[in-house]
Amino acid sequence: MLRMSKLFLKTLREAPADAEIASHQLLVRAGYIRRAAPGGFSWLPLGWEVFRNVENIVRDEMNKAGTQEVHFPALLPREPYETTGRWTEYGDNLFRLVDRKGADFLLAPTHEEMFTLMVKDIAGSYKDLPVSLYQIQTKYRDEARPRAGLLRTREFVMKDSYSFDLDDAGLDASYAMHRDAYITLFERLQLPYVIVSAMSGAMGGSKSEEFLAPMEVGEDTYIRCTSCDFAANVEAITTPVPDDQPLDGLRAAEIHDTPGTPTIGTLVEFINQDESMRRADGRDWSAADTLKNLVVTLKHPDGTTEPLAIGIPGDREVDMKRVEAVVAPADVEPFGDDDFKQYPALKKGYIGPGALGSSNASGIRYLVDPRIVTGTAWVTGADEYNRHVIDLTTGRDFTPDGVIEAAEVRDGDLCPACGSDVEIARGIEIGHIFQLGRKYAEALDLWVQGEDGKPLTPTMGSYGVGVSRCLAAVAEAHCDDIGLVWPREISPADVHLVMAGKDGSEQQRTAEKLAGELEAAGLRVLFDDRVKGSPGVKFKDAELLGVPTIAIVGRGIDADEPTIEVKDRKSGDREDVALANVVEHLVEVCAS
RNA sequence: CGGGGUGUAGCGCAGCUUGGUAGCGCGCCACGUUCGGGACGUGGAGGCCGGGAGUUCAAAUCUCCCCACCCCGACCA
Repeated sequence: MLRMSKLFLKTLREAPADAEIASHQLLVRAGYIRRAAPGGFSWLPLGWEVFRNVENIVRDEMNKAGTQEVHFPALLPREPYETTGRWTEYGDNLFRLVDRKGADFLLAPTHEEMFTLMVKDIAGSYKDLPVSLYQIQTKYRDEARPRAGLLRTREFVMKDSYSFDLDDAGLDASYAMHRDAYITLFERLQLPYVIVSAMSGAMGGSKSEEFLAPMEVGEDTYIRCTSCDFAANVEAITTPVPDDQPLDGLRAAEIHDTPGTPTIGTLVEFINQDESMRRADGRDWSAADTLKNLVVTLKHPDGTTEPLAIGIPGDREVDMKRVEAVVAPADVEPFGDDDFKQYPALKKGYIGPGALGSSNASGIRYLVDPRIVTGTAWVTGADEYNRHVIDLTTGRDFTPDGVIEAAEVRDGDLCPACGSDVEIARGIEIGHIFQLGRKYAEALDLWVQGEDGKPLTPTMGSYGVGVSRCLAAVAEAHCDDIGLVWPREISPADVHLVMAGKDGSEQQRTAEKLAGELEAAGLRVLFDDRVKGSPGVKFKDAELLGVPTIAIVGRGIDADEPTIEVKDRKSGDREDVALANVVEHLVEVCAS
């Protein structure tokens, strides 16, 4: 039993000024957490209780799924991460430190290497696989910008698991097992979620999905369909391809002088003012009729670079995230002035398909948006300064080298699954499942002996759930203007029992007795036994703390047939229950 | 890392323009009165005014530098 008179707790009437989002404000106001460091929080008794409840649900579901719990140090030597290249790859996000002998260490951001090495150490035969292992552990990432309370911190608790299988079918099964476990887990945490595809096809066969809790305060944007249940990351969504248009009867392309039109906006305005440049159908030109061409430099992991030209409708921006997802593992860098000097065919600001493509002047690979299909006519750069070409038609006047998903996705774009409108939404990433393949096993030389005596390299999956982040997401999803509203299984108690009476009163005697009876009946009781302070203070605190059921021992006690007020925190519904029945009643309420 | 904002008591804030002994509300301590929706009275405790340098007889206030935090963006297996 937690007694408020002794509990190490102070609630705040006002939220700290640096807390912006509801979960952060309420968790601090209710005395669950305190900020202790940039991107780091301390847990107070009630907060730690809630944390452990979340952790235990995660643990329970992982155990049920058949994965086994292990535990690693967070403080690790450089070597394994050097072997896989992540000591450098992780960049500034890795916390690095040096021991007294000058050896490099890191605070682990994730543990693929260590799990791989553990399996390498223990498993020698194909008979030892498949196996899935997990840990619940503090992770460290030197985030550029911690924010939003517990949602993005530099030290956080993550459940990370890893599967080791002999073949792709086994990996698929392990992946599906984790996916199912996560679905059960998030339902049990009462966290709303959507599952979004997280990768485009460029990474080969590897598959990855994110579990997002759809909330405005989330920092991941994703695309969801307004009519079917399609959801995907912006990187993973594909643009429905329109049908090719017939080329017969289309006007010939024509080059025009277009002085003073450095932007799409000024260009459209200019050509609409000149009758000789009318569209074939008589309508005004719009930005969507223009073809904007952009050149970037791809930097491959082996250090080589390569230019890439991207053509998209002029009413859209290029989304660098999408480009990077497509060209990964290459990095994308802007095309600089020096680069332009190397390609005199490119006239900055007036680049058109005429200069692009492997068969044209520059020889630069030219990929276009999927909407740019055969038979579509465009206004685009004429590859001469201050000139544009009108009615340049795809498949007749130019042929791109291929398509690329590079254009920004917008509200109202078409759903690849059903063709309805999609919308952009935000969510909190609460889980991520990932088919890694053999990258780590190969890098760290993990193999087991097969049935035929030959070595087999296991294929891996990695699966993460942000435990502390989930807690914040639950708080965010389950609160109102006056406080938190915990799902029962996460709540620090089943019943918040309020003694609304003076020291030495009948209320006090009854509440003391009732608290003991409730606990004996198996309920977790948070007992506000404070003798000072008005009832109003206790009611406000009970609402702020968010225990799902509040029972008040107050003036109902003075009646001939004494009653206890039982209140549902979420709905606000209250009822008077006869004292004689209240234990039974509360047991029932808490079981439902 | 770029843009914007804020640093004054545990929390929320005023004071800064125009330099002159640091204030308010909540919370905290003591006593008394209250006791079903954040009670009231009286008396208290608590601050290197983010840090450093400068200007000045005098700096929370003016100047410069630094730091921290928050928001937007970039970044985020």
